[in-house]
Amino acid sequence: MEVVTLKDIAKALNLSTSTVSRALRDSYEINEKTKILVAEYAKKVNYRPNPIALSLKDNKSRAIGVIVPEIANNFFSQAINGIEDEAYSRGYHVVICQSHESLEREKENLRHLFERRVDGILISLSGKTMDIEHILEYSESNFAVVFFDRVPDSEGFHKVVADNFLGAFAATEYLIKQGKKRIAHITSPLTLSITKERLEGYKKALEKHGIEVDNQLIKHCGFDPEEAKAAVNEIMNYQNPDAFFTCSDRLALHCYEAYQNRKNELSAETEFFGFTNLNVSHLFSPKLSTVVQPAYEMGTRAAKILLDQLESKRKVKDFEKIVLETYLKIS
Amino acid sequence: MEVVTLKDIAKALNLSTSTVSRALRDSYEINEKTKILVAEYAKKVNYRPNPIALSLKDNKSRAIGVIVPEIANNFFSQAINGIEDEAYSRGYHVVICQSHESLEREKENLRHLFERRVDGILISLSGKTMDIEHILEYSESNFAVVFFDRVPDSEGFHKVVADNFLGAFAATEYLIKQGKKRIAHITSPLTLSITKERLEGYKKALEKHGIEVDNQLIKHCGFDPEEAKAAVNEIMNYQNPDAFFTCSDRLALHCYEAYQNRKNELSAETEFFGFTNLNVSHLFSPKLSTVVQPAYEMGTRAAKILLDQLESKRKVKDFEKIVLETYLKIS
DNA sequence: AAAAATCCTGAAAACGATTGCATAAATTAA
DNA sequence: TTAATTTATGCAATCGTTTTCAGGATTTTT
Repeated sequence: MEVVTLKDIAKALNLSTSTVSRALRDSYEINEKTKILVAEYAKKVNYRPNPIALSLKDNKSRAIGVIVPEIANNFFSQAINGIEDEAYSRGYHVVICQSHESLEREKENLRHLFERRVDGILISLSGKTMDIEHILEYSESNFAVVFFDRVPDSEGFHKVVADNFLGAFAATEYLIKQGKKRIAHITSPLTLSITKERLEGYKKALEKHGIEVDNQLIKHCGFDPEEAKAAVNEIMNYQNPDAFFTCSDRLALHCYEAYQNRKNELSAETEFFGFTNLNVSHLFSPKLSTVVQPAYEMGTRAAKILLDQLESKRKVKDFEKIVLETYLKIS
Repeated sequence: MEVVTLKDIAKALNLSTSTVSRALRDSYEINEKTKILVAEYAKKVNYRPNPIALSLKDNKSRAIGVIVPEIANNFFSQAINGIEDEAYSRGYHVVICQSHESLEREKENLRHLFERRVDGILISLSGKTMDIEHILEYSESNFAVVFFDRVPDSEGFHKVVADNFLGAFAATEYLIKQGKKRIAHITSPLTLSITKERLEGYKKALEKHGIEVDNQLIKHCGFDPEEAKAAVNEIMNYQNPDAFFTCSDRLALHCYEAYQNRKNELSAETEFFGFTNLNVSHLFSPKLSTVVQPAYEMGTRAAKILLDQLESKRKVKDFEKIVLETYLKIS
């Protein structure tokens, strides 16, 4: 498979590169016969415009960046599937970076993507990201940014999120309807938008059913397995709950593990509910029910907004916030 | 963050772009004072060479492509982590594509990456890929290819694989030492290199311990959950085995699910062994032990070979085949 | 003091594509 | 027949870099 350029075609057909270029893009200035001649030859030699030359010409890379905490996590890998499907179908490349829940890495990712001249990025913030100064810095220079899942409070950005409030509310209410009264809630750091919304959903459900919120049953922790374990232990030392509702993919699994290890100290009826997209949760025992986010759709929607913005002439002024429904996967 | 070009610097300092370019790359031809002047100014305005211009210039994109069956699979997402770490640290971008176990998609991925002018690719073949005609087509035009995990039989390529034979041998032997005598083996289609090697390991272990190979206990199937279920059912209808040894990440999980559903029909001692990198296998019940591949290392090694080849002057003539050790994760 | 060597810098071409402008050739109008 | 118009094509600049070549200025050698 040899790489053919416009110049090669021009030389072969004894035309100028400009004529060939125009013929291929069906310009009105070119004779019909010439067009056919060129088109046939181009097809024969399998000509493809060099995307790098085009990028240089119009100062667009036709590539977008994605920054996620980690891809070895079903929620994010499903979201990436969505992003890639949308992007590839529209002729864009996708460059994936992982922040590994570190602000430093997130900054490096941003710099890297910016220097590589991606046209825009999709980002789900790291667990350590408190503000978005480092992103604002870039978003000025017509570098489009769309947030998904873990979004900042700030106005002035496109965002695609799950209905974290309702998801947490539904899960909590489900547990209550199962007769649970002491529902522990272990969740991610309060810096994350998702944390607050889910906590609200949890509290609202308790409130609706006349159960008092017990702050001792609520723990925040990071993504270190030890922290999760400690949180479960603390809660169990305080009082054995009859249900756990834990959030955030990775964290929920760490908690589940600690819970599984101490399951024998709990009543057989104790239930465990997560907020994850783990695609094998139904194979777990003791059972693990989860709130599932429409990860794939979140990916396509976020990518669509970004690409629409990149391809629109005028600057976007009103920012969309799309909220997608979650559903419960009861095991 | 404004984008600055060489020309901007040249204009600001009243020099020519060539002088600026040379100064920045510390050419011996440039006066020390000029160099310092340029370097300081470049730093001040945060100059970064435009990678797209460089790509055009030296006909390299400094991007590599990766084609895997799917990323929502721990083995591949870990391998990708390795690939990205190696590639980013050497200034390369990584473009990930998924074949979704389809030959058609694999071809599309190839075409896409080739047209996008990646400098080379890392590929793990789809479950439907019987030959590599479609890859040969490209590999001629100095488009480097390195295979990993699922590699073709053909000579003349760099390959990085796990020691599938030994991994399967060790798992089977472990089961035998646990007293199992009727070990079922459900595995991927024989078109895949990994299938053959693992099957050999399984047979060799039986042989070593004087257990006759029963072909009725061996089933090949694709990646559709129903096929896996059917395979488990067929085997159980034939004769209840006292152990299952199933291969290939996704497939092994499908089998496990079928097995879990019919567990009550089996003796309590029945064991299940998979060949997967699932990072939550220890949370499963009934227990799921697995042969684990060094996925991350496989990624870094494969990427290293590819990048070394891309950066070496002369054409590589002897091709490496790297075989990495697996280990057992007993639950 | 003239010739040779050294040092520093800039102009221009190249990579592959697009596009404004110029122009030759063919056609039509006067 | 000449002028005006249309048609079809090519030239050259552009995007941001690197690099070859050329040459002016300064220093060293004879």
